[in-house]
Amino acid sequence: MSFQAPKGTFDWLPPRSEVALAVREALSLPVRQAGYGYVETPTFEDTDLFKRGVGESTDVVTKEMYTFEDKGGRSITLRPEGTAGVVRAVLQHNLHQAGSLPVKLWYSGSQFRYERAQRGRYRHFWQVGAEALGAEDPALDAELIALAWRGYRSLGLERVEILLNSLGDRECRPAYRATLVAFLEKLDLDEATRARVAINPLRVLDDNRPEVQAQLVDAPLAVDHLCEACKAYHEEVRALLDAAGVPYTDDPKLVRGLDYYTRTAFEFVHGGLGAQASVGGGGRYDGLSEQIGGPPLPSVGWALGVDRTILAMEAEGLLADEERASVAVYGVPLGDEARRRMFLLVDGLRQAGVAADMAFGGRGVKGAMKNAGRSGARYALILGERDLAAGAVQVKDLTTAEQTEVPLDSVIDILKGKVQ
RNA sequence: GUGGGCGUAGCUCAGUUGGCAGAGCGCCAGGUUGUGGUCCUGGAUGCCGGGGGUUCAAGUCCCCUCGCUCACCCCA
Repeated sequence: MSFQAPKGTFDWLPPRSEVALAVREALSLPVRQAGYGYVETPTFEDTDLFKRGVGESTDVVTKEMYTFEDKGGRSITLRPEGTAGVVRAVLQHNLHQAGSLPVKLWYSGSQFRYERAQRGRYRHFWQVGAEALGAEDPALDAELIALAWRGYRSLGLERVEILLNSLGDRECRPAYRATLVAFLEKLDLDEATRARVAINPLRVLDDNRPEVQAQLVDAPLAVDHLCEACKAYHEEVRALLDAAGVPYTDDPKLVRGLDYYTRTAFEFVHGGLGAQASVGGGGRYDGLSEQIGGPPLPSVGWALGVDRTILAMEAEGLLADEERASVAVYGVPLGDEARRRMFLLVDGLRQAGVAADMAFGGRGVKGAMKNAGRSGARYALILGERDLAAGAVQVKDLTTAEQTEVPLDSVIDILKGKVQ
């Protein structure tokens, strides 16, 4: 094998690739039904957009971006996440001024992070995301959490858990942050973690290492240091989720990895995935627009991992009966003249709305029939010299092995009736 | 970026103290002049991830390298 997919990447192949399509469809259906419009932005953006938007204190920006200079000397970065590009597009095209707020958008696409690959973590991965920009309303936060939840449920997932927290805003976070830093500075931490205390102390709460967690038992928590406005907002989000019957768990140590999050933060986790337990996550990012040069635009959004969601489905045994894309009718031509006629027949069937395929490559009847069986088709059409001479074609029901002769000029209509 | 495990046929894997590269499934052909799925018979699987070393001899031992994988870290 001379080439293989780049390190940390993989290919979606049939039949699993059909699942990927179905998952994108299922995760996006709820938001499409909720008035979110589809947005498609470039796979790469100016590097500075991510530096200023995602934040220079994050590992994503400092260690994991695919950044390069293009032939015009511009610094370009393959997007490591979707939100910054969507906000940029909204600002660039003044969508926030063109109509009623919030601007509701959803997207689906590739994301890139230079990471050491492991189960559920790849250098190229896929997310479905949704963003609601320009409105500060706890119902919007609750709506998005509920929509993601409905999406997961529609796929049959039963073990997705919602973790919920509030990180405070520009009023209360600075004081909380100072309190937290004072606490963390007294702990026994390694050098990298001490550096994190200085630039992004909230992230330290999210550290999974037991020796770190053991020291964090008495750490000051954001939820205990919220200002009145943040507290009321958070309680309203919780009340709305309760009312909607969307179950969640309060997780006071949940912190998002990207700098732009404020107030509501949430994560969708699944126990069957190993270390990369998060299948989706998001939160409110009221300051992001201003960070990238726009007006105040309080917003909330999430991103759901397509490949991780599929791993979660696998863990719940939901992928047992993967089926390949199949057709209803399969043509078995015998000889060149029959092949030409079959080509037209199959084309006609497709135009009539009947999924059809045929044997290619001049295989014998036996091999072609084998292909017909493998295709999953209900009917095989056998066409040879004898049939052509009679102006007929053999229609074989592959489930019963019953075979009937049908006039060539009416076979499309007959099959159309049978498969519908 | 750090640490562990693993790379043998299309797939899942076996391969003993170093001694002729194997099994199951799948694939192909025939049994059946123009009929799949079951059955019977036969056949082909291969740079044993790559490179170097030790040895009369390496899939097996040693070194390097690439890839996969699990965990840390990070995050969807």
